[in-house]
Amino acid sequence: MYSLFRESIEKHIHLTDAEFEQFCAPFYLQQVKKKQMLLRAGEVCKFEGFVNKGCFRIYYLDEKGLESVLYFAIEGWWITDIDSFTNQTASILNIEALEDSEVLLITYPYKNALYEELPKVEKLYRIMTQKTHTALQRRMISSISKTADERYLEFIGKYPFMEQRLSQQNLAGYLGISPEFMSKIKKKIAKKR
Amino acid sequence: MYSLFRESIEKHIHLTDAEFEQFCAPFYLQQVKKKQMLLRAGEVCKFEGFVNKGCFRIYYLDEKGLESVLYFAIEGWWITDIDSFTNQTASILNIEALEDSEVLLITYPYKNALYEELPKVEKLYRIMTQKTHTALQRRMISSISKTADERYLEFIGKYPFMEQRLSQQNLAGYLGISPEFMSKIKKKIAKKR
DNA sequence: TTCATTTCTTGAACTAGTTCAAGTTTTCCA
DNA sequence: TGGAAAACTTGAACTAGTTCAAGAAATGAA
Repeated sequence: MYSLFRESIEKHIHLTDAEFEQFCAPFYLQQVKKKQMLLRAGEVCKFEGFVNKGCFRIYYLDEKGLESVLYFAIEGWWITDIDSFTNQTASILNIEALEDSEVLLITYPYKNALYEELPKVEKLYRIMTQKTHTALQRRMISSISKTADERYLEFIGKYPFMEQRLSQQNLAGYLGISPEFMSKIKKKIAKKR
Repeated sequence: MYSLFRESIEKHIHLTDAEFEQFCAPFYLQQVKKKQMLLRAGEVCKFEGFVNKGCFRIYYLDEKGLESVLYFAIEGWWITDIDSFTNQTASILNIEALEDSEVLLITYPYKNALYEELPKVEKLYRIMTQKTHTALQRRMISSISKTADERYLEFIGKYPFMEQRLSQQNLAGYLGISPEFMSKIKKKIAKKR
């Protein structure tokens, strides 16, 4: 059950069996049904979670009802509102399961205890945050410099198995375009082949 | 000379005088003339730098010659291409001084040595990266959900003293719009007051 | 299996933002 | 301090993307 979890952590730092066990101890498993919300804007984000199975969307809901997707998280990804979790302040994001899912969760006090007990964890999160930051930097550049068509092709090129797991509206919310235009882009691109 | 530097670090972690001295030791001061490039795409980013004086732009240059600004860095900000620096791989970003500036630089081997010598530094960078990541997440959401007018107002609201230090083209490059449209937005907004 | 609900598609009219070109203003530096 | 270069402005014609509305297809719960 912890195999994906361990594998995923070993990509960044090495832990002995004993250390891994110590690392795992404060995490608890939670089953989440499709459409269930793990976090709603306004709440304090009480957890940081590792997706062991399933798929989530982390999104922002504005005054006009528009849902902008910050990212999708499938197996091997982490879900949280970093800002809300690390500062224990009200979240501006929503987290929803898009499939029946399974997550390993840790709460704020336990996470802090982990930093103390196992200093390597500090390094682990430093590296993981740097990586996600780099990826977001690239997406930011695409967002301000590319057309919707280009961003769509970039997305399916980078995450080839994601599209079939997502509704078109969700993908539109990620690319920052209307669902109707998403539909037109797909048609146009399919025609070119 | 190190007062802004120290102040800026103390916001995240506390260091004794001896620790701060140890932290500073591997940094060296460099004067940079306006328009000088500190990093060009294709090079490996050899430094991580703290801006002590002046202003920089970190930008991406695409095939069509379009310059998209990832961020501006004034006094108190850090400049580097995280991806290129941490993995010592070719950079895709450019860093240019927009004013005569002064930076404190550290090289890759010295930075790694610092992580070893002074474990608190791991925490410092973990926190700093989390903060910049949170800020970038918000900008990403604005980028995909707001109009150019709204993003412009958001920028001047958040960084009220920046606009006067930047050319309109640079700001357009940050907002992801053409310089001509930037000009039209400013005119429209000025009229409303 | 059904029918209600949601998701996707399509077209027409619209708005936000781009491109080009020409003129004006500002900056820089010899 | 004058003149070249760069930055900014403006308008006109264009393109990318939105909105609305209506119909078609897919999905889901009883």
